[in-house]
Formats: sequence, C-alpha cells, structure tokens
Amino acid sequence: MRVTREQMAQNRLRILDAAGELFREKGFDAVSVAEVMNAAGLTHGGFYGHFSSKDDLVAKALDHVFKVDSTVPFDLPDYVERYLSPLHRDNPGKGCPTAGMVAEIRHQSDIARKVMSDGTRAQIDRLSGGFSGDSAERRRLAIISWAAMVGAMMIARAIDDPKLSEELLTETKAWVEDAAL
Amino acid sequence: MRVTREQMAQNRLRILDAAGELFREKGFDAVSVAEVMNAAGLTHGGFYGHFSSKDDLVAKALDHVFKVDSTVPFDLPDYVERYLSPLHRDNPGKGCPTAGMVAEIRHQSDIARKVMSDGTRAQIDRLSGGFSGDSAERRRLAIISWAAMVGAMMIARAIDDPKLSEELLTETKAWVEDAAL
DNA sequence: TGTACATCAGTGAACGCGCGTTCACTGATGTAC
DNA sequence: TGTACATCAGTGAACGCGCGTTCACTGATGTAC
Repeated sequence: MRVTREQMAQNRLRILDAAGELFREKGFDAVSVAEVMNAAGLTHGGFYGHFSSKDDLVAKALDHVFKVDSTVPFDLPDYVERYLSPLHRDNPGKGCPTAGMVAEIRHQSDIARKVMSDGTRAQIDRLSGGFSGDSAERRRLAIISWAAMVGAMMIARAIDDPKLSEELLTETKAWVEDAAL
Repeated sequence: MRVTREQMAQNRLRILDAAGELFREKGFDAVSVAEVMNAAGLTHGGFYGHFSSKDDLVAKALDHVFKVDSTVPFDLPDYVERYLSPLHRDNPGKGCPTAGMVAEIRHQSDIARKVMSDGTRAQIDRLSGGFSGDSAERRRLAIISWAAMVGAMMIARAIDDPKLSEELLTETKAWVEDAAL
C-alpha cells in the first residue's frame, strides 16, 4: 500500500536511524536487512525501494550517523567527560560511530571508507578547538587524544574486568583533561 | 586416514595459526570454518575432532595469538616503532591481536572476553617497564600509550586518506616516544 | 621382532538454517480532466 | 470540487547460496600377544 511522499521520507530516516543504532551495537555482518526493517517498523521486502543493497545502506547509515553527530554543539571538557563514561561504554548503539564501527569499515565499500575519513578529519578539527598552543600543536594534541579516546573505549568494551575497564576510561579522561588546560 | 599423534598436534597448531591470521585479517564472522581448515591444509570435516565449535576456535585462537606474542622479547622503543608503522597497518593478519580483534570480542564467548582481559593486563604491564617514574605513573603512561596506539592503528586502517593515516601513526609514535624518555 | 586387529584422525557428502535479494501483488496516493 | 485511473511504497512468499555442524566411511596408526 502506497504511502505519502512525506511518510516515505520519514520511513527512510527511520531505516537509517535503526541501521545506525543496530550496526554500532552488533556490527554490520551480525545485523540482517530484515532486522533493520523490522526495527524501523517495516517489512524486509520494501528495503530495495530505499537502498540498492546492504552495502549501500552501510555507507548511507554511517554517513547519517556522522551527520547527526556533527550537529550537536561541541564543548571539549563536556565531550570528553561523556565520551569516556561507563554509560557510553555500555550503550554503543547510541554512541560514537568511530568506536562502534571503525574496525569493520576496513572491509566495507570505498564509499564507506571515504565517509570514515571525512568523519575522522572533521572530528580532529573539532577536537583541535579545545586545546591551546599554535595550530600545529593543537592538531597534534587532538590526534593523540582522539586515538586514545577511541582505543580506550574499544578496549574497555571488550574486556570482562570491570576494574581494569574503568581504569582505562578514568586514566585516559584524566590525561586528555590535563592536556586541554 | 589416521595420522600420528605428533602430526595431529602439528595439525592443531596449524589450524590455530591459520585461524589467528585469518581472524585478524577479516574478522571472525567473515571467515568460515572451511576457510580456516583449507588454510591449514585440511578439509572442513575434521574440524570437530579438534574443537567443539567455531566459538571454541575463536577463544583458543585468540589465546594462541596472545601467547605467541608474549614470547617475543620486549623493548619499548623498538615495539612502538614497529607497531605504528605502515607495514603493521597494512598487514593486520600478522599484527597485533588487539588491533585486529578487539571490536569483535564484545560479541564473543565469556572465555574469549577473559582472554582479551588477560592479554590487555599483560600488555599494560609489559609497556609499564618502558616508562620512568614511580609504578603508578608508569602504569598511567602505559595505559594512555596503549589506548592511543590501538586507537591510532585502527583508525589508520579504516580510512582511505593515506596522508591522514600516516599522520595518525607518526604523531602517536612521536608522543609515545617523548613520554618514554 | 612380527602379526592381527581395534582405534581414531581425517574425508567429503549431506543436513537445516538464515541470509541478501527478487518479484507478483495490493491498495492508498497523486494526477489529469 | 469530484471522478477515473495510473503510479508506486510497502507486503510477504520464494529463490539460490554459503554457513556451521553431523555422520558414515577410510585406511594408517597404535597395541596386545
């Protein structure tokens, strides 16, 4: 049954939102097209009216998540505090697209890899603003901070030792906060 | 056709080696049991004589790779130089098990997550030896260095911009080397 | 040491299942008059 | 504005395929005498 053009555009957004969350939570391979469509309140058959393939959805969902992320106002101390929190660690579906999907991007389409590159570049620029010094020094601090934040979060999520997991987050947070002074 | 006990032990090792390399290169889900067995020079039917399931192989291969890694002598400056190199970035199959598998461990068995925890703990201890200061300060530097090295490598592998990819490695290397003085 | 036989590591066909994708169909929407 | 019909977003059954896993079989190994 046909729906209005607005409804269709809304459905497309719901597919992208659902895919973004499920992909971050479980990984691309572990999420089926049918699962994404059900999460969006639709049936799987309609998928190919919106996207040409699952690969296409992966690239578009990644782009969508980066775009949504880039619209929220950015304040470094706040951002670091929220990023390196147990709440973020335990809710990857609603969290950082890099920490959630970076490992799998290597095996995805060229388009998805380009979206990841652009997202990384934008993130480094955003972080740079939170440090002091000349622009080269600020960029250097942004790069090492971003690498450490992503690495700490991914390791903290993988291990089953809560104390070590929290230690990774806390020490990384303390270091970035120090560097930002 | 039955083989000698030694041959069987050797075959088991070859399965673990092949699995360790393929898993780091492509991820657990993207590698089939048959692919691992072929890479080890065997046929897929014999797999269940060695392991009880694919999940079992994942945990044992992860453990195997960490063990092999822990036997090579460790020198921090050397290690950092090799770790944050384009060669390591472009050859994940023979590289760091954490950078290669950390993202997928979250969805694996409890045993695999425990192996990852133990490997992380050992790695932090190993890195600590390369820094100066009291033991708490050395541990702090080891944690932030390890997080940054893993994060930088994973992002460098995911993006398609060679300049930015090298910049991530170079800046992270420079920072860790500075911290180790 | 030599022989007879039980053991069992490895083989390859077969299984049930879930996946990505296709397609004939439905019925509400959008449009032409 | 109202009517008639073409369009097309969404549905659900069906497809071919590769996966993890099972199993009857093979034939060299290991062992008992």
